[in-house]
Amino acid sequence: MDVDLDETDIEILKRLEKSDDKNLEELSDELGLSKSAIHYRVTNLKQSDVITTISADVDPHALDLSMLLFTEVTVSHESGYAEDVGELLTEIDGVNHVYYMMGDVDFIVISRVQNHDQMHVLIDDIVEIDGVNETSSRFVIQELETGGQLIDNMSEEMVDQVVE
Amino acid sequence: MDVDLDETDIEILKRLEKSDDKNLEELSDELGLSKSAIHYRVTNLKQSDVITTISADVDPHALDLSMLLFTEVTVSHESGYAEDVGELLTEIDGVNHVYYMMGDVDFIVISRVQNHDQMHVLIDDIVEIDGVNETSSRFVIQELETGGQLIDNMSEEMVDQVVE
DNA sequence: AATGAAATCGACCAGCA
DNA sequence: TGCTGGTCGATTTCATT
Repeated sequence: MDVDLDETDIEILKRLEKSDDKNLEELSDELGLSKSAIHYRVTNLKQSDVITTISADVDPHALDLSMLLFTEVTVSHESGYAEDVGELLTEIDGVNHVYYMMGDVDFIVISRVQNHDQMHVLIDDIVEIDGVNETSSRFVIQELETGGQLIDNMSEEMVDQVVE
Repeated sequence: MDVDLDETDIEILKRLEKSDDKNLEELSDELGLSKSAIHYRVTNLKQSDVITTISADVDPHALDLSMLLFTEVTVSHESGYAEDVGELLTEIDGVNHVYYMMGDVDFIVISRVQNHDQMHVLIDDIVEIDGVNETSSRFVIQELETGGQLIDNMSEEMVDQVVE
């Protein structure tokens, strides 16, 4: 299951995380391998689920999704209900991410809506879930860019631990 | 600047958000358009920045990034320092997302690290930033899947508002 | 694991509604 | 402007090392 990656794989992944639009030729030039070799490695990375998907990133603003919302959710009886509540949270319109947390707050929900009304509906939908005890929402004023994705934000040491 | 999308664009985006691996042929079959027409629309969506990038999604676990961390950051003098602090937060190793928030907490930082030691380094890096007053970190036990991306999590009404 | 040649698919062009 | 069909170039695949 666990695949071992070498430096070349990391370099490929770093570039594909940024953009898949760039052709194989750029990669083969930059990494000094044939186009087929790059393709061979990319195929392996996909089949071993290191690369889960190649997908389009859509600008939320193009869909009028201008409000980004963090909501903390606490359930009343943490024992049995938590899993069900989590599942129901993922199904609410506008909800993009649900995280089950350690500590006092049980879930953090990240969602995008287009206006105030939709925000109210969203919060109502959360509160109406059986077992939800308390919610607390906060707005994002601005999303800051970190440059790349996973690998671009890793230190040398972190990368070394994977390659080893 | 603002592009108006029709139902066909939405259907294309919904599919490309899921996976770009699927052929043009699949899309043209499913939507009843020629391959060229699909290509024409996808090109437009890219050029108008509705599709920002086509990129690979990498499994964090393949990179040993098993710890996912939410950190709330409060700055001491919110007036002038906030922008600089935000910028510096994005540059810290392991940090993937930085959000500037409304309310009492100034920033929410989402990061991934491989182990306890890296977590300590990360939090130290945050605290050492000039102007940072207080931090509070929480761990994610589990990330729940919401199915798709943006469009898949939108209601009919939300989509209608975009298509208009 | 990597290569080069052969089959397949996507990008682009001119024209058309 | 949005679409079609066809051509060319790029990518994927496969046999071979």
